[in-house]
Amino acid sequence: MPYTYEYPHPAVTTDCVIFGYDVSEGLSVLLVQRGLEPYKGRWAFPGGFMKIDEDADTGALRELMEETGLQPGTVEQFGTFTQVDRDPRERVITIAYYALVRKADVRGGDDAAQARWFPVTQVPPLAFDHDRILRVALGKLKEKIHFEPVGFDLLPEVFTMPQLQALYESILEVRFDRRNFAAKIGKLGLLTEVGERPAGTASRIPVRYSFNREKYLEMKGKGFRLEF
Amino acid sequence: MPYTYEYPHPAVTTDCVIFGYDVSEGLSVLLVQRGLEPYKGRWAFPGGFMKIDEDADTGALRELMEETGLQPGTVEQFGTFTQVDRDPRERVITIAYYALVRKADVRGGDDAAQARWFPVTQVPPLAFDHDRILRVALGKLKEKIHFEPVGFDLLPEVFTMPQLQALYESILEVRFDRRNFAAKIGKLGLLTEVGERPAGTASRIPVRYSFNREKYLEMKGKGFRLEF
DNA sequence: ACAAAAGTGTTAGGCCTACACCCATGA
DNA sequence: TCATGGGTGTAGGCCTAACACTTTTGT
Repeated sequence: MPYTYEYPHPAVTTDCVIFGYDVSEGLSVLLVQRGLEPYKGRWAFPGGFMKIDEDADTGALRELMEETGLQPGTVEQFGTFTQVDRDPRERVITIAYYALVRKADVRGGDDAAQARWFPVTQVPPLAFDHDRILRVALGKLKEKIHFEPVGFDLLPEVFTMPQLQALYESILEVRFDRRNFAAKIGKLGLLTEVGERPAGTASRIPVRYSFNREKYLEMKGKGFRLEF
Repeated sequence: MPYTYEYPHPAVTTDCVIFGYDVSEGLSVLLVQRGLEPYKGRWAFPGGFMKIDEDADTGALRELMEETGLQPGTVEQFGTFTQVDRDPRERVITIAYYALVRKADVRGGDDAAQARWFPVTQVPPLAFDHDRILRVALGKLKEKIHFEPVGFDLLPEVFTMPQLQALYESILEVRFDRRNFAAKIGKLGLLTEVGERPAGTASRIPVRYSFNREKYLEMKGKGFRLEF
């Protein structure tokens, strides 16, 4: 059943850049391999057409759920890409989202399409303008981490200081001094020690922390900036 | 001549939140009064339908040029609004931009529609979801001013320290100490003194500055953050 | 003459950075 | 036993924030 309009309308899709993290691979993105032309066989971000009776945010969340089986800690619209020739079939614009998920919690998608994690440093050439979208997403993530504790959405519930530091270093592409990093993070008061450490002397076993979300929301409510 | 598609497509518009500033009114936005239903008579942001053979950025720039007769210092896409019922006629999504212009340089638009500046504190109820769009735009501007010297796009070529301070206070809704503000800004090395001050002693006539764009680009290239 | 606006310098506290050693574990 | 990883404290410099008085101009 055809739909007709007085003026030409573009098609609208949503695409999700799903970030995950683990110690061995660093920051990674979840890609799916295209089964159809155009760009058949190439990797791309999961996404789909915006439904006419659903807003884009809802659509993106639905896609994420289908693809990962979980509700991500963070989903954010970060840009809309509208180059005229970005899709060879017809005029298609895409509203892009990025999401932060715990890689370990991700269940293979219900989707038939195969999905795989790629470290952001080893992403193959992508379909459409997705290379560009990825670059923008990485930039936004970098900006965001300066002000919001995004790391905690990527790490397991309980983590160690060195893990947290490695994550920050991986996203920001810098290196920190251990003591300074711990002091700076500690001063924020957003971490809770988990379990008791071996009582004795200094141990090689790292202290385990969890993120104190209530404290964070309370501080945020009072208007504070993380300033990392 | 009708256009037909196999699936329903939304209409896509671009809207521009045009910010200007002057000492008497503070931060202001340029609004146009709608001449047609829906929301006839209400004020709204200038905007229009995205052309099928033009990307949204180009379209937004064109609109800006038509409306203000000048190329703004800053134009940035800041969000896409997709609520299903935001336009009563049909499904319309809008890609929103904000622009920073020198209010004094703006020529009345070629457009028949009348346009007027409103201080952001005295904006009337707007058409569609434009109230919401304005709130988001103000938030983005506030974020941005922490890292980029947006003030210089809003002020005249030559300005005084108190003017610059008033602008920052107006956008951030805070107050600064004169001496600290001047010291902080001065230390960045982005300002050039213009003209000689009356040679004698301390004068009440403010020193005039201009923005050193080359210096800024050079520093930015070396990867630095403004951190205001 | 009075009020409003603008120029000017110093000090104390906090934050950031740089830096070295010891212990425990696993190879 | 050696290499690796992790824990711990301090000192110096820079930035920030707080603070008062004088001059000029306009009313």
